[in-house]
Amino acid sequence: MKKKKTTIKDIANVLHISAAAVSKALHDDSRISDKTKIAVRQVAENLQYQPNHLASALRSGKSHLVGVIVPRTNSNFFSSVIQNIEEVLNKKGYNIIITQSNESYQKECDSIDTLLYTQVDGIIASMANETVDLSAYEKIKSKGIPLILFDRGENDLNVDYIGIDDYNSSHLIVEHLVNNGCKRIAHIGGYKRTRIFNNRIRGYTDALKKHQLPLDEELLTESGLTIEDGRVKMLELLSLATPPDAVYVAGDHAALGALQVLKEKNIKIPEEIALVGFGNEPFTDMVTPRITSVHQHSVEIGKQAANAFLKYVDRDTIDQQLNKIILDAKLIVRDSSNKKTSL
Amino acid sequence: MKKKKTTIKDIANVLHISAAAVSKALHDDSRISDKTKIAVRQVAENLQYQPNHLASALRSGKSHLVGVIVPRTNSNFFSSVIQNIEEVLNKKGYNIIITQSNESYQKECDSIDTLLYTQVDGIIASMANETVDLSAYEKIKSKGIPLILFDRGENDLNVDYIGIDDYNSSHLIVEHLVNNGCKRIAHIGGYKRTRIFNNRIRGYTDALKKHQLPLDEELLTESGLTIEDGRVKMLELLSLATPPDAVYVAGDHAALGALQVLKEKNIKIPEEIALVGFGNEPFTDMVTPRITSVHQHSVEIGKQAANAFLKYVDRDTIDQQLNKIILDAKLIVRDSSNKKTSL
DNA sequence: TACCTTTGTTTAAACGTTTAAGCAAATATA
DNA sequence: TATATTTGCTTAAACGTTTAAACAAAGGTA
Repeated sequence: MKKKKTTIKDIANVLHISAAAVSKALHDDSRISDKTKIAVRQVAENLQYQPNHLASALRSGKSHLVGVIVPRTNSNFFSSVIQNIEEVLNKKGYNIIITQSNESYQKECDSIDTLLYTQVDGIIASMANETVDLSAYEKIKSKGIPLILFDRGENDLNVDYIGIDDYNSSHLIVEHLVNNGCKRIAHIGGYKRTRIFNNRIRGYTDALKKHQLPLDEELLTESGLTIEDGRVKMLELLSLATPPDAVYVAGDHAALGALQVLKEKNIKIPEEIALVGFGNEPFTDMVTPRITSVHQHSVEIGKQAANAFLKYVDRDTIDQQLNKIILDAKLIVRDSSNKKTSL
Repeated sequence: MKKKKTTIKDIANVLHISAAAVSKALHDDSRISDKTKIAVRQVAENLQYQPNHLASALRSGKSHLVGVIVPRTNSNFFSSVIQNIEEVLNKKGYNIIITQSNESYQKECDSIDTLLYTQVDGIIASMANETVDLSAYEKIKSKGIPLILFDRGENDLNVDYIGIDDYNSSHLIVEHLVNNGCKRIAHIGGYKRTRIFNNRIRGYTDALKKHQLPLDEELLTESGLTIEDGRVKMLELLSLATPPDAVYVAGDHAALGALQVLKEKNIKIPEEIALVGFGNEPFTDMVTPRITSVHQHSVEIGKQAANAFLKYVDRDTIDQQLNKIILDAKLIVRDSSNKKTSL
């Protein structure tokens, strides 16, 4: 019942030439006559020939497949990065395999195994939040497969990295809040063990010092930055003896949770408490009040990550010239923190 | 420089046995002694052996890869479907390759070619909005590769399909609006050529008849259902001689656009105009007022789609017993349409 | 004429597996 | 004891390509 697929040999038989000639004709080899090439292409068309990737990849040692690992795809940031990686790589004849870790270390390891097993030519990844053991990533490196990290990276791995300047973003945010008259700025941060969140925390504390604001331990919290985390941490901040007059949340989802709590408590935003998120997810512009956030240049990150990979395949000599690209983030000021225009 | 990878032969050489024995040992073949199996596994571990998918897939004719085509991944619906497809298939030893069509027919065709080229064992797809030419999908069928459609399907293709009951969902919505006292219900619909949107439109008109409401042509519009489309269509409806007192939008993003316009015009929701969306995207629960919407059972759809595929691989005889699974959708009533509880 | 090049092709091996078939040794059966 | 069965392996072919090497024929050069 199952249709058997047309191979290069079937084409060869029709034309009474060798399979090798067909292969070369299809690859436009200069040593094949135009007559033969035209005939081959014609027959290939007629027989609905579909090249077998498995065979060619096995023989040539190049799969032309690139694995992409993201914590999840249902965020605008990751989905946009992926789209741009794909765009750049498709042009160069590469296809991508997307896998989601769902922020799980175990799933991430499985994904890596699958990708290695599938013989991808390279891996572009953003690490799960809970990932601390880097051995799975070391494995990629040890196999000599190009590895590029973006957003959630790790210095210790010593691989290419594309991301935004998290440290400086915190400075931008604090500065913006100070300019809006805030004096007691809290930070609902991510876990310090994740490099980007650590950088945001460092940026936050250093910026406070710079502006000679009190560095109050109870104003700095760590969490997984889910909506629920945002709610819980906001409630905690509100119950302090002296609550903050501004909250900088290291992720938009948690910022949304915080916003919900503030609205439920009828606290005026930004007058009583100003709010800033991170990531510029579309919903920050949809809710009331619209949330100030940081745009992470997903388009640029995607393109740069793809290009970083392409650099590896272009050169045969792997002279490990590391690329660390840090882009400047952009603060998108909206109602939730802008006291000046809301007057 | 490039590390060369360990193969089955390397393991064989170490143990002075044949490659075939190693292959069988790794597959736990009953004809291999436990002693050998243990030894093989040990050496495989030591040499960091990684099976080569290309070789085994080529030889066995089964890639254990399933292609998934979606219009986009940055919607909660598709991302959730994907996650559940993956979950079910992983358990059975399959991995998935995700591709996005970005609602483009051309990109969809490219994706299909890539997937066929990659020798996937099956394809699970949701069609792009603009797709009308089905030849690319016919190609999949003609190669004898299992094809399962979900959400955005096509009856003419005669393949398995999993989706919700769009026609009936419209009835639920209209009924709900009628119960809330609405008498002039508009529909901002998708393009009629897409089956699901056509069904929603049919459901809308039939439900109006059923409740003896006027079927006004100017209250029914078609569009691509982007946020901007929602804005434009809402503005049009407001400029009518007698504007509607309820608007049923066939997609949440367009519903959001409509909501923005209503808020800008200071129109009371739901008192003056009630609003209902479709898809139950997370943001419907985040905005003010929260938008009533239809939950599409993404979890169930993902699982069922994966199982539909698995049915094909389990049986060798392809006795084309078609699965058409239509799930009941669920109306999630929120502030934007609920006049009773908002009193 | 003899030799070199170019053109267009074929041959054969290789990529890393799987698997049908074969076979020797050990064990069971009669 | 002779024969059958089971156990545990080996051999070799195959999957569909690519590619290095070989080579015949045609054309060019000295």
